[in-house]
Amino acid sequence: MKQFYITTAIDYANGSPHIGHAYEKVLTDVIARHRRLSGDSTYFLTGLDEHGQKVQQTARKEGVEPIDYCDQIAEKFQRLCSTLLISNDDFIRTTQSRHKDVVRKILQDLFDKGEIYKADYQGFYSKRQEQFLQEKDKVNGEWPEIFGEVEEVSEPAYFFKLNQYQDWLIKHLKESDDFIFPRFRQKQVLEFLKEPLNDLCISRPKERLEWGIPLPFDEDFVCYVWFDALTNYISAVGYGTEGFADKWPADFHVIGKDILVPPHAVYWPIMLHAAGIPLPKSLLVHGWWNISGEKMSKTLGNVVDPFVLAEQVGPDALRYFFIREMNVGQDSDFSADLLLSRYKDDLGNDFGNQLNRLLSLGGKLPNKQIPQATIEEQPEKDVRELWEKTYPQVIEYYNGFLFHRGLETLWAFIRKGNAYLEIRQPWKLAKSEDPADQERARTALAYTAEILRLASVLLTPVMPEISKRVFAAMGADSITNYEGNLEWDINRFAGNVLGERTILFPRIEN
RNA sequence: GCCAGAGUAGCUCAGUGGUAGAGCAGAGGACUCAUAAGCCUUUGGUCGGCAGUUCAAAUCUGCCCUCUGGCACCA
Repeated sequence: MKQFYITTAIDYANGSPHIGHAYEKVLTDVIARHRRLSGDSTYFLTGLDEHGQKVQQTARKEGVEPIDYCDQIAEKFQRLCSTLLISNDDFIRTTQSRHKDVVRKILQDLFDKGEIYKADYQGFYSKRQEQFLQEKDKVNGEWPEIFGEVEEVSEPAYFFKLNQYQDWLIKHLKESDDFIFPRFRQKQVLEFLKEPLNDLCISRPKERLEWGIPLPFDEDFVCYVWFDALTNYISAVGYGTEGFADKWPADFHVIGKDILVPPHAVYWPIMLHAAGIPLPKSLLVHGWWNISGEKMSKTLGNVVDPFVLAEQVGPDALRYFFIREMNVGQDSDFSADLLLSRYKDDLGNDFGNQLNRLLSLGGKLPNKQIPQATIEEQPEKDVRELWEKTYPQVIEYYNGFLFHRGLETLWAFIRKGNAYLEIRQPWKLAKSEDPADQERARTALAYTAEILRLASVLLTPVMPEISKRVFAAMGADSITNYEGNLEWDINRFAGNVLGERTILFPRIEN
C-alpha cells in the first residue's frame, strides 16, 4: 500500500542552519507526526544539497576538499534534526551515489528522448566572482565594482526543453487548483506562466565547475543546480526500483516561498512529465520569519541560531512557538520576547503549572493514585462539553494546516482546566467532613488528569517529548495513534500512580 | 510598472453579511494546591482612507494610501 510521503526541501550546504531551516523541518515533522497519529503509514524525507559553485568556492576558501566540507555541514543539519526531535525516515545527500545514479539516469533518458539539446549559451561572465551575471545585476546600467571585469561570452551548453511544456503545465494547474497550498500561490504561478518560458540551461563546463554530477552523455560538463537538487525527491525513494511506487508520488513537498517559482512549480513538474514520472500531489508553501520586524539576513547580522534557542527553551517549546505563531503560508515575526512570552504564559503557566498542581494535590493522597470520578455536576459537565467541541475542531484545523488556530483552540480548553480547579478548589474540599465534598475533591483530580491526558494527545505531534513526560507523570505511555485516545474517558487513568512533582518548563531568567 | 500578500485594541493576531474577539501588556479584587503561578472583574478599537451595493459590511464592489514579497535560470 502506498505510504503518505512528505518531504522538506533539501538545504543548500553553504552555511549553518538558521531559524528558517529549523522551521521548515518542524512544520514538516508536525504534519508527518499528525499523519502517523491519524493512522497513515508515513514516510518523511529531508536532506542536503551539496553540489555547486558556492560549495566549491567555500571549501576552497577553507582549504578543504568539497566533500569534507559537506560532511561538516551535513553533520550540523543532521544534528539539527535530532535536536529538534525531527522524525525523518531518511536524510539524503546529493553527493551519495544512490542520488547521482538517478540523476544520471534521468538525464540520459531525457537526452535519449530528445528533451535535451546542445546550443550556445550567451551571457555576461565575471571572472572575479566566477559566475554568470544577469541584466538585473546591473546597477544604474553598469556592472558593480565587485564583479571586476565583465565579459560577454558564448559557450556550449545543454538545454532542457521547458518551453514546449508550458501550455501543458498551465492546463494542469488550472485543472488541479489544489496543487499548491495556500491557493494564492497557485495564482502567482499562473501569473508567472503568462510570459513565455525559456528553455533551461542545465550544464556548466567542467573547467569552471568541477563539483557536480557529470552529464552521462558528455563528461566535459556537470549538471547544474535543479536537475541535481530536485531529483532528490525520487532518488531517495528508489526511483527505478520496485519499492518506488510504494512512496511516489509524494503527497507533499514542503517548501519555502522563495523556491516555488520557478523551481518547484515549473521546472519540477515539467521534468517529471517529460520523463514520464507522475507528479507530486501537492506543494505546501510556507512563509518566512522576520526578526523583530526586519528581514533575516547575514548582512544585518540578525540570523538566529536554532541550536541556541533549543538550548534555552528546549526543543518542544521551540516547536510549539514555531507552530503557534506561524500562520502557514504567511510570514511571521520572531523575537526573543515573543518566544519567552509563549514559553512562560502558554507553556509554563497554563500547561506545565497545571500538571504540577495535579501532582502536588495528588501527591497528598495516601496512595498517590489518580482517583475515580464519581460525580458529574455542572462544572464537570462544562469541561466535558468543551472538550467535545474542542477536539473535532482542532483535528480539522490540523488537517487543513491551520496549526496556529488548532493550538489556539486547544489552549482555550487547557485554560478551562485551571478555571475548573478554581471552581472546585479540591484543596479546600479535602478538608471537609462531608462525604459529598470528598467525592467532589477526588472527582476534581480525576478531571484534571483527564484534561491533561486529552490535551497531551493533541499536543503529541507538536511537542512529542513533553507529551511523553506528561503521560509518564500520570503513569502512562505516550500514544502512537489518535484512535481511541481522543474521546472523553474520564476514568482512563484512574488508579495510576502519580509521579513526583515535575516542572515541565522551568522559569527562565533573562 | 505588473502580480500577490498584509493593513482589526499599546503588542502579536483570530474573525468572509447580522449588535467588534483572544492572548499578552495595563487597572482592580478575592484566593493560595501550584513554576510570585492560577481565578474573577475591568480599561482600551472611527476594523488603512473614500465612495458604493444591502434592511444590515471588518466581511461584497470600485478607487486611493502604506508595508512586504515576486517579476525567470539566483540556493
